[in-house]
Amino acid sequence: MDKRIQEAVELFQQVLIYGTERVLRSVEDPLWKEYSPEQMQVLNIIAKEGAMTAGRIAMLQGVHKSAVSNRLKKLKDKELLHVLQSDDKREKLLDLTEKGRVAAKHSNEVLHGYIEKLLINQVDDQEIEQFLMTFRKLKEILKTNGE
Amino acid sequence: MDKRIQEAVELFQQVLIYGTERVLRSVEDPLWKEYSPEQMQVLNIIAKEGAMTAGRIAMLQGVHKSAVSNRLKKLKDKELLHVLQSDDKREKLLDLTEKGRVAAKHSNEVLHGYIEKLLINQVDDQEIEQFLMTFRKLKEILKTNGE
DNA sequence: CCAAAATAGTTTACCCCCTAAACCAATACA
DNA sequence: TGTATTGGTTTAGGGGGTAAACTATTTTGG
Repeated sequence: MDKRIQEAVELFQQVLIYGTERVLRSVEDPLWKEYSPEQMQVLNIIAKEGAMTAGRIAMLQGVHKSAVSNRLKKLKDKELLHVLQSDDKREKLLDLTEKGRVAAKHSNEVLHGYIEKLLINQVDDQEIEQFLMTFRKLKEILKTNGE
Repeated sequence: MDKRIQEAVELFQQVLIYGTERVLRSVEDPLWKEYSPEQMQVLNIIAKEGAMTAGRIAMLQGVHKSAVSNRLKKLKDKELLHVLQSDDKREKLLDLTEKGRVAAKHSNEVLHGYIEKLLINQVDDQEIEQFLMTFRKLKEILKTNGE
């Protein structure tokens, strides 16, 4: 038991903490070079949930509001987002432009394709089941922690 | 099958790409604040494999040599590393100072403890086995990819 | 044997990410 | 209505990264 926890901790560290970015950096696609992963995440979040405030985006991304403010400025400059005024004049609702919608869709396809290739070539039918269970669990753990 | 791959891809994306950094950012420890994860990784690598060149570190971290050069400068400033001359006078061997050795050990304990708590509280005995298998596999996938 | 090519590192310019703190504007509320 | 709170922006400062230019030192090959 102890030994397994030990191995789990090491794997967690190697794979999650240091392994992921490597992969991210090796995705090659013009769009993926042009917009950062965090920027794409904003587009994807809005694509799924619809227009929302900067504050909510910050909460969902788990970062300081100033980080998001900065990010949103870039996305607006790139014309991927536009602002809708809400009743409360302090807050601004961010929504995708058509260009933003297209970018989100495309980037998703690229990333999906990339990961899919990674998995499908090297993971057999049995393993995929384990993979799913582990990751569902992980998602929970990370979520309850992050909140 | 298709549907499972689909879910796997999505989980991979959410957990690996966006979930990890959140966790990293929520580790709280003076040392962990003082030195970045990448800096700690350098210390850990050298702690494990012994003195090595900047080029090899860059290779192991999977980044451009200029990124490493910069990082090493910071670590030398903080007196965690020192330089040994090698026969080939172009290259420099980086080795841990005593302070570096202590920092590596401590940071590892902190991170270990953190991850362990994360896992041990929420993962039962059965799940840990799946976790291990999945992660061993993932490590392979990421490695073959990154090389 | 020596000049040209390759290799190891550093620097510089430029980008993105993040936090904290100061600062506006608008809304809440006592 | 005057003060507190809330949503966002800005600024300062510190990480991360790449690419390209530049040194210094080895290798190579004619």
